[in-house]
Amino acid sequence: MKLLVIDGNSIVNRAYFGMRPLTNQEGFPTHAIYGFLNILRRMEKELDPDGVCVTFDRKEPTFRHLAYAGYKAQRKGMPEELAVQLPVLKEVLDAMNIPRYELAGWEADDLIGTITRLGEQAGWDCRVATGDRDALQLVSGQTYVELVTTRMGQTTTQEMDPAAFRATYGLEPERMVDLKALMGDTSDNIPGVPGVGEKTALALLHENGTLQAVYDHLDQETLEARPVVKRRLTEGRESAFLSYDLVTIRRDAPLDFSPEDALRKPANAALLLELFRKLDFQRMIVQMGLEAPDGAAPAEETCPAPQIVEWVDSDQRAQALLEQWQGQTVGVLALPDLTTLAVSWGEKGDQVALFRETALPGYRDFLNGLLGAGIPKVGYHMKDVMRQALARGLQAEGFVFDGAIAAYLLAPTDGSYDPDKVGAKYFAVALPPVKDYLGAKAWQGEESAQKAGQALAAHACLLPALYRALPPKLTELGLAQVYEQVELPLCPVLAEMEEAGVLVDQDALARFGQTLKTGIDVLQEEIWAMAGKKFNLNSTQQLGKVLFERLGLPPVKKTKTGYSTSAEVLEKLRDKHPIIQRILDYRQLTKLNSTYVEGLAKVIAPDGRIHTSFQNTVTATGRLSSTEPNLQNIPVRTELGAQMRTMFIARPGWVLVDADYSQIELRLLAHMAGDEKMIAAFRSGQDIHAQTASQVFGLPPEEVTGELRRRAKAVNFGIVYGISDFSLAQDIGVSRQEAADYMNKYLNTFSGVRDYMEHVKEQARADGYVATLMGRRRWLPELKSSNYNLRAFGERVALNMPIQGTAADVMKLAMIRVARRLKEEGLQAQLILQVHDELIVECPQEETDRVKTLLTQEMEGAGAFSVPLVAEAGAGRSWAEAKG
DNA sequence: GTAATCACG
DNA sequence: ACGTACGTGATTACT
Repeated sequence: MKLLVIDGNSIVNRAYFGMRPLTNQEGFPTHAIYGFLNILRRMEKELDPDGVCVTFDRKEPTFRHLAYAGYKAQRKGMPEELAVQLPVLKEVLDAMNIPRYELAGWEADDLIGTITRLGEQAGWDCRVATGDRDALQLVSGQTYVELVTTRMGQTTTQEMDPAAFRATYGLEPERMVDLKALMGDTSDNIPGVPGVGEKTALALLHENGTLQAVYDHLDQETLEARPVVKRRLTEGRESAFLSYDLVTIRRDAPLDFSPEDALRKPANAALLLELFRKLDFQRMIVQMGLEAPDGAAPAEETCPAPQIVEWVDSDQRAQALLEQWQGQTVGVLALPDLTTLAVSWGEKGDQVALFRETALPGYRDFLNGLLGAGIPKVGYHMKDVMRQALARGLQAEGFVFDGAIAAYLLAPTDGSYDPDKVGAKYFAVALPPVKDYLGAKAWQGEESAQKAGQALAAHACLLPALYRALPPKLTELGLAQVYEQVELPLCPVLAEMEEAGVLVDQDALARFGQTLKTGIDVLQEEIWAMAGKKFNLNSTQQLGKVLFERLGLPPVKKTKTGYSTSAEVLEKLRDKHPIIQRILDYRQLTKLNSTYVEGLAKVIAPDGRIHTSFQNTVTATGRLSSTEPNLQNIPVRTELGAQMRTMFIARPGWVLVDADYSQIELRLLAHMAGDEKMIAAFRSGQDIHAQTASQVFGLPPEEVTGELRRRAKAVNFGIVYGISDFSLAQDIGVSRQEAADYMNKYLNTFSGVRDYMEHVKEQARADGYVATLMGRRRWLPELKSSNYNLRAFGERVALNMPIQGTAADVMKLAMIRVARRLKEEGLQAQLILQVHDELIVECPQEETDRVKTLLTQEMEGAGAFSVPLVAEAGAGRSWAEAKG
């Protein structure tokens, strides 16, 4: 067991004098507290003690000091600015549940001496943190002293164990007292023997052993006892022995202490948070995990529980409520299909009205009124409500706030923004789980329905509370811009896209499926024949056994559960056995059939179109994602796969217009890094990968081969992802050395990129987050991890998120611009899909040229950077044609 | 529910 | 000495 004893006065002094002054917003000085806590936290981290305690002096001079008349007069009073911080520091320590000891008439030193004696007796190891060398006399086999020095805000510690002490002084630790008694200590007003300094004192002690022995041998003729020294010793005899007493740390203070008292206990988080808030220790709040960096914490304000809950089943009552709500702000929480919804209102937002389509005859009229501009609404996933409204031929206006989007922007990696989670995070209230009202089962039976209604009502009450609590946090974190100018106006655009959907050529899809199935059957038979037995080809485990045990192929890579049979592995075995190619083909065909042909067929709506959902609260970078089905991963890279895109078509007489950004992420890297060479390369308008190859390999452009261009392209991509030479080597199939060489050449060529990468990582470590040009944030606690892999991951993310995220912001802005202009110009054209850097519009044939121009203009004009944004548009009957 | 695989930008 | 590129979603097998 290990006990850390902190010399409170000594450490707080070091902190005060060694650090730049700091105050809170009210001007109260705080840097002694701040510095103390930093040193404390550092000690805890380095020493990992089982117990921690702090000792302080009492203001009253001790009796021993009174014995020395010079003491009081010479002692510099503690500066006022430091003195006022002490009581607050003590409050902080109390909140941290770290015991502190002070005793009238006893110095901190003596308490430390007593505590370490008791600690040693209990069999504990002790570590004394102090800036005062006097404490070195306590050093023993069980007790070491951590000497703290602070300079320019930098704290260093030196561990003094018996060996270190001997190495420094050539004496046993307990002789420290004798040394100080001779040489004195001006900072502590220990007089010592006037005229005797460290050198003389050490020499005397080396010769004689102890102070007493020095005086005992005063008459003898010895080397150090030169006449001058002898005279000074004689004259300073009284002072020397007084100093001896002053310096000796007493270890018998009447202190009720046992090391168990100091065992680490969790802090009183609420109290500590309050204190740190007052002190403006925002960083420390985050570091100590008192509050998530996104501002989550038990707030003063709480989320009300529903007080009055009514089911509205008469049209008169519904209309009366609508009138009452005009101009008020209400919370609207709806089930995904909008057949049930809750409205919370009132002063506290704790009144709730519940509506069901099946129970209210005039439900549609009610919806129409509720979704009008006259009733300001706080929503939750309002994009979904807007889509449902569109589906019913209603307008959806008057949404002033979306709690889900706000919660997402504040903490985009939280994963779930179910109201109960968000409530717990920002208000520390326990709300019922979403499953109480989500899904048909939740409403079956009287009891379930009762519970569901209550849960929905409770969640509705959260919305007005979020509207009060989250906007200030958005503003504080610089997220207001991306919230107001990007996410909010994007909601209606997404709603319209989802509702529009994309037409599918069902016959062609079915025919393609048949072709695939035929191929799959043939391949399966061939594979079984070659394997010599039938097995489930879709089982990676069974396949692994067949390939690596039955057929004896060399395993390339292992997974947690066995052999890897990934395409990457199979590629390497391609020449080893004819079965391999067939397995690869089989995989491709079954993927196309299961995921795309069958998967898409399943989700074609009665209107013959596929209506994806665009998720706007999912990704950590700000991109959208697409689900049920995912239309952002429709094959394109292989010829066979690309056939899938011929199945996505325009209605008769219409066309699809497709426009995609050219190299948007790399362009943004050039801009953000401010790299002149890369900027120039993009401004020239030439093939960027070929230009990169030319620059990096030092060749004239005409000598850049396809292979060199391919490698340069891989480096370009890798840089955006926060590459390592290892992975680059793997990707482009060269040695690690060679890959490292490429990266070096690349970063030397584009030195602005190298500087930028370093700067971003450093900034991220300092801030705990990275951000896009528009201010969208991603928190990176990984950067502080002690786990190398996690930390390295954090660094790659730090490099990638600002780029990927800014591209996402730009694209979202482009979508808003495109949708607005299509409306303004009275075109029938309609945005239907987004695939990260690509937009797809369906429009009447005669609008084709206008739409192509409009798309290109609005996409290219969505942001202004030091390199141009370039978008290229095409049109055709199918997605495949439009992109080609 | 997790792991493996593979589709996309 | 470590372990290896960012961001997603769907399908299948298997526990």
